[in-house]
Amino acid sequence: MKIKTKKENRREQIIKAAEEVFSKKDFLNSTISDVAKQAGVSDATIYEYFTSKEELLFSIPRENIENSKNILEDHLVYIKGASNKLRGIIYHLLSYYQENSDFAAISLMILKTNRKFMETEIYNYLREYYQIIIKTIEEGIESGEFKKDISPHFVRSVILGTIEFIVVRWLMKGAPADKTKPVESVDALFDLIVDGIKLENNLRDFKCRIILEPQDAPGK
Amino acid sequence: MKIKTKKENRREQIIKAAEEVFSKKDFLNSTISDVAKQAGVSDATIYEYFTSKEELLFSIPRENIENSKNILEDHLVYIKGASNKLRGIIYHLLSYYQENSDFAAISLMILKTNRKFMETEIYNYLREYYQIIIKTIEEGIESGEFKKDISPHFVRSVILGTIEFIVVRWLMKGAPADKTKPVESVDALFDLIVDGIKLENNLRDFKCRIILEPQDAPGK
Amino acid sequence: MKIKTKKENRREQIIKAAEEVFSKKDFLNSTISDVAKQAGVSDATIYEYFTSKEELLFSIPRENIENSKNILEDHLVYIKGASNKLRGIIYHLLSYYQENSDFAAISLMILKTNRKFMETEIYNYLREYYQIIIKTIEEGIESGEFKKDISPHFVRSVILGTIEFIVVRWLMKGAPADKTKPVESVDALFDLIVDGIKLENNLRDFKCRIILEPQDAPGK
Amino acid sequence: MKIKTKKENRREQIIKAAEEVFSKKDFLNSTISDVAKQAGVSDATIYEYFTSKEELLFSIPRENIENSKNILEDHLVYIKGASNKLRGIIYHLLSYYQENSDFAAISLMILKTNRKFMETEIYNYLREYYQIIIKTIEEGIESGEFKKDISPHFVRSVILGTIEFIVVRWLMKGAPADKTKPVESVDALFDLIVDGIKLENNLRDFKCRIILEPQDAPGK
DNA sequence: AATGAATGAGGCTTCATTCAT
DNA sequence: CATGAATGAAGCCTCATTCAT
Repeated sequence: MKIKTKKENRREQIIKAAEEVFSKKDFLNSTISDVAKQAGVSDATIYEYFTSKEELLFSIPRENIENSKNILEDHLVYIKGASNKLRGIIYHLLSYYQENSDFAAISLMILKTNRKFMETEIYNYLREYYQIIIKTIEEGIESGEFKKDISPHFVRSVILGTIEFIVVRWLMKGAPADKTKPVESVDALFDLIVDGIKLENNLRDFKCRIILEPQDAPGK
Repeated sequence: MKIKTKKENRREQIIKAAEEVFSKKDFLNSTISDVAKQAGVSDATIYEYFTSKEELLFSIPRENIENSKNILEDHLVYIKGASNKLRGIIYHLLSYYQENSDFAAISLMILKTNRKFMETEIYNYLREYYQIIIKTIEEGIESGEFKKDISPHFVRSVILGTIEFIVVRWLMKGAPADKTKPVESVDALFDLIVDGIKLENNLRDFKCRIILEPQDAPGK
Repeated sequence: MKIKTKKENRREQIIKAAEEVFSKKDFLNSTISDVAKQAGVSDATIYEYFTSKEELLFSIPRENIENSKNILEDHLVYIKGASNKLRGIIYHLLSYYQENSDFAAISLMILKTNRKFMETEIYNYLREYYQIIIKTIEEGIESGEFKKDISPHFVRSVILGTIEFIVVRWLMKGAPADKTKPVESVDALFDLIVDGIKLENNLRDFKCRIILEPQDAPGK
Repeated sequence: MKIKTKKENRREQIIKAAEEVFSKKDFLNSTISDVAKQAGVSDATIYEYFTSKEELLFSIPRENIENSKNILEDHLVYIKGASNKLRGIIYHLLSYYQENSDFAAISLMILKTNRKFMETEIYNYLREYYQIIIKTIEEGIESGEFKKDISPHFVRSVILGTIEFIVVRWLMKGAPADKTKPVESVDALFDLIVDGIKLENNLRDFKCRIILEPQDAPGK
């Protein structure tokens, strides 16, 4: 592991503080002063490391995304089959947000709707990250696990949309103290994505009618 | 139809202006002056109709929700079967956001993460509105259209999560000018929810094993 | 008694309302709206009767002063002797403030320190009113009841100063609900003004020394 | 003497400016901008030292009260006898207001009728200060200088009421330019308090009649 | 005579940012 | 490196006052 310089440490200390502060209030309701206080430095010091409040905000996700990506890739090599991998991905995303609720709040409640952030290099990095979902679904299509006519891109939207919806709800009411954790939804989501909600339709559609005809008496 | 007083008209005019302004910038980056200018009144006039900037914000969704609810209910009476209704609901939600993109932006990018709004009466009204999804799914379970072991509440999260995800993406890049409209996702979402992504799952899962046992000779 | 026109009644109704409102908050913290609400008229109506908020304020004392003056004069004719009259005056001033605490608040806490009010005709009328104290003291000096070397003007300051101090204290803490009423101070004030606080001063100051010299015998 | 930090100096500079500004207009008619201009700093700077306009107002009296108290105590140790001390107190109060007319204006015309100020710690300190009057009168009663049946608390009201009345009058007309200074009233007030206004009554009540009879001529 | 409706003017307060030390 | 100190710019909100009806 790379040894960090003092400067880098101070930088991360400020980012950490910003993460905590921005996640509690909004971004616009948080002040540089709040962050400085939380970091134990002066307001001015923050400007030694970041040119503006916004740059500080945009600096928060990078490390988290890298971290999340590393963990996920670590796990996926252990898993075989697109379907199994997909469950692993869903589990990881829910779990990472759950365990890093400050990052989740900033990511889902601040950055997600920030147009400037979308033009950032970090945002591209995030998109790249989510390619892993698309890749997995494509893999499943090729292997015959998944239907041919589904759009991997769209399925990714369903997965991310649902996960984000669940996590935001959780954050909005007393997370992380809340008892019902996001991770608990992993199988509900996975099953629905894979199987849908329709009742075993074949059984209904293809009623089995077996007609037994009396056999002629053999000795006829 | 009820005739609106001058005062009500002016009120709606301001709400409309606020809707346009807040949806372009954030709430916090929008100013009362911006809204006043857009509405063609003075700053002070806004305070004749709303006690604070926040109250103005919270006043935006009411009419939209009522409107959306009315339209949806109108349509649903024409549709039979939980599955068909579900598609109608998905279609309507995507379509209403698409046709009212300012409201969509405010609803999904501002109010959704506003804790104070969640304590509002209007928010309760919204939750009530979404009960219709849950009711429909329950109906489908009872009628045998949907599986017994799914959670209607969770399915609602998938539907709303996906829809909101799609709409936010659309809003974030030049909507409503964007060529790919949210509504186009209606069948992808409906099919996925209903059928899942797994290939012909029933045919694989329920292998048919027919055992014919020799009948005892009748004349035994 | 003069019959009041509708207009005059409305005017007085507004003044009464203003008295109540201004006495509760300050003048500057009270709004025309508050007064209008209290009076049961619209804001605009107030401007039909008064050209400005300040004119409304300055209109409050007139009637009170006239009223107070009339009552006092009524009583004084029944009293003989400067000293007795003085006690009557003190009693009346304390009592009038006590019974008209809204007027007291406006008079002592708003108008007293308002430079513009001092240039008002009404203020002159008030000064004139207080001449009665000075007159009474002069009368006492002439009659030999009071010392020759006291300044009537100054004694008036002591009387008014003390009364106003007591009334303001009373107003500042929950008057008129407060149990200790201003009027209860009447004799303490009167006695102090008349007698001072020094113990039996004359008996100590004027020691009597009588020297008798023996007379020469006449028949010497 | 304690060396003041830069910050303390700046604080005092602002308080001084506020004292000058608030004493000229009212509190509510004075603006933070006025104070800032007078202090030679920006509006925002004031908020680095005081959390609100009101806190700034309430910060004005503290130093003055401390100062006034110190001076008075300094002098009182040189004076013997309750009566003499009382005169010293009256002299000092008149004199301190006279020499610090801005403070006098704020104290007597703004704070005196401010209910919130009455709940302040500083206000309690002020009440404590005025205990010295009560103590002195009690001392006089015990020593036999003053009557037994007077209320020290009430006498304090007469003294403060008169002083405040006189000072306010002085402030209301062109103080401190005015030629008649508050201090000039010291003996009038002292004498009245001590002796009252009644003509030396003993001399009237006990008329001395000395009759000299002509002596018979010795050589008759 | 009364008022509903509108607003210009202005004040308090906040905060990101700068810079000399 | 770090920061204490200062501020320009800006926003929300209030309210006395006006005027057409």
